[in-house]
Amino acid sequence: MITDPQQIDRITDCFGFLRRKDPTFKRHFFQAALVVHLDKQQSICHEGMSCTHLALVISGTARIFKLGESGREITLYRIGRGESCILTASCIISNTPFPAIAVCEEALEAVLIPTAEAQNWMSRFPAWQEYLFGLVSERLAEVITVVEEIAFRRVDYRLAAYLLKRAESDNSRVIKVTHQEIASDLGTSREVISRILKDFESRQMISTNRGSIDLLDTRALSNQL
Amino acid sequence: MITDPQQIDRITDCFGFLRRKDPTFKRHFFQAALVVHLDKQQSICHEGMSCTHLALVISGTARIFKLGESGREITLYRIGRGESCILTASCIISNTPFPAIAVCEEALEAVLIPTAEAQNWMSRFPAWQEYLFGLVSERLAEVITVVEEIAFRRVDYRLAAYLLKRAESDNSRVIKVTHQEIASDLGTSREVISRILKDFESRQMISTNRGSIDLLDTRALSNQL
DNA sequence: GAGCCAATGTGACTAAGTCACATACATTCG
DNA sequence: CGAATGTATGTGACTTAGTCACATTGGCTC
Repeated sequence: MITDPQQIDRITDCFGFLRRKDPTFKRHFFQAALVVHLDKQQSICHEGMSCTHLALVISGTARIFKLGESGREITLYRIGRGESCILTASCIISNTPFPAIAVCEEALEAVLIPTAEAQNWMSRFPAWQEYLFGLVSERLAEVITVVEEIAFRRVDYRLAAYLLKRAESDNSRVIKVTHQEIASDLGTSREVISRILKDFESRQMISTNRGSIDLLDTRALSNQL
Repeated sequence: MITDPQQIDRITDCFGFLRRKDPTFKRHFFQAALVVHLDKQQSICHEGMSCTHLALVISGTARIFKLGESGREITLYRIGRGESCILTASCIISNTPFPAIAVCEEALEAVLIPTAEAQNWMSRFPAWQEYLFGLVSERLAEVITVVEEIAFRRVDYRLAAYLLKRAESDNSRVIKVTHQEIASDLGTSREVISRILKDFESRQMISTNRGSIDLLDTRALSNQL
């Protein structure tokens, strides 16, 4: 239960579905809610877990990925402010085990809702139902995009796109990331990334340092696509 | 609008959400519904299409897949009796374009619901909302499985699994399928499938004929996994 | 500076995908 | 019947991707 008015305002800001006219839902929500903090690297859900709570992110980010038996990983999507670990929701509804791993990437602050409540509200509050449905739909589209990428695109293309996107979201020409992290996002192995980066470097498109990459020629990288 | 009582019974049999106590929904449903028939190979949705109707399958099957620019394909999932082209639903809700292609595989009979109604019912009829949510959730899980397979599993493993699964669902040791069809399902190219099948054949696990494969040694195929 | 650990580099090898064809089988049609 | 056509399959040569086993390097601690 959350009672602090300041806290309530902050959370309401985060989640549009709380800003509807219906005050009943808002009351129920804060009655059932609980705020938690998670540190970087902490596991949120592991493979095959049955979920007892639904987590709604207030701040920070989490990464949802698949882990192959060889130890390779591939990122399915990330969630941030205002979003939710919707796979949990999906598992709650369809009663299937959690098919991936969720780990905290940047320290998380989140609202926890017990699954029983989350389910119950689905049929009672349209705003809640729309929120969850929208999230699952978006994730489905994102994961389909991942399928498309790994099935049809070459790794060098995907890597160039990754670097550009990352530079844009960090709003910096220099990206702080290790080769292993990139490999885990793209679902390939570190060596492959290292080699392609080396090739990009030899073509003056980037320069690399331990743990960071400087995009020297974004134009050339774009042409790579 | 559907009025034929026999037709109504048949459709009700198909879709559990119509068998709830609430008669209001059932009335609305058959008022808005329309039955259509689609032949094999007919396109249902194409990439980027915005959907005007939601299709619920009474009989037959459809295949939802991604098409790469090289012409390669990969199957995301299939839908059959009682299911729905849920990507459509997903697009309706989140208002994004359809990110794949849906084609009729076995002659389809389906109920069409205009998107406006489908959306409207979401907040009014819990049974409908649960039905759609459940479908999207299942698809999300299926597509995540596809990601896992193409990212981490070797093609020969996936092919062996494919053959076994197919034999089981067809309930026959002999599978009627071309190498190209398999390649399109698994998201690889025909040559790769041909070569692996040839290898399986040389190891006495299968025997092949134009357009069909006989699983001689399912035990050995399973061990392949 | 020694020791340690994470990050990166590299060669050799296997698996997968591409391209350009060659065959083979089935059906239709003259 | 045999030729023509179209689909299905086979194959070699080549490129790209992934694996494995290490070597090297940079930064940190003690």
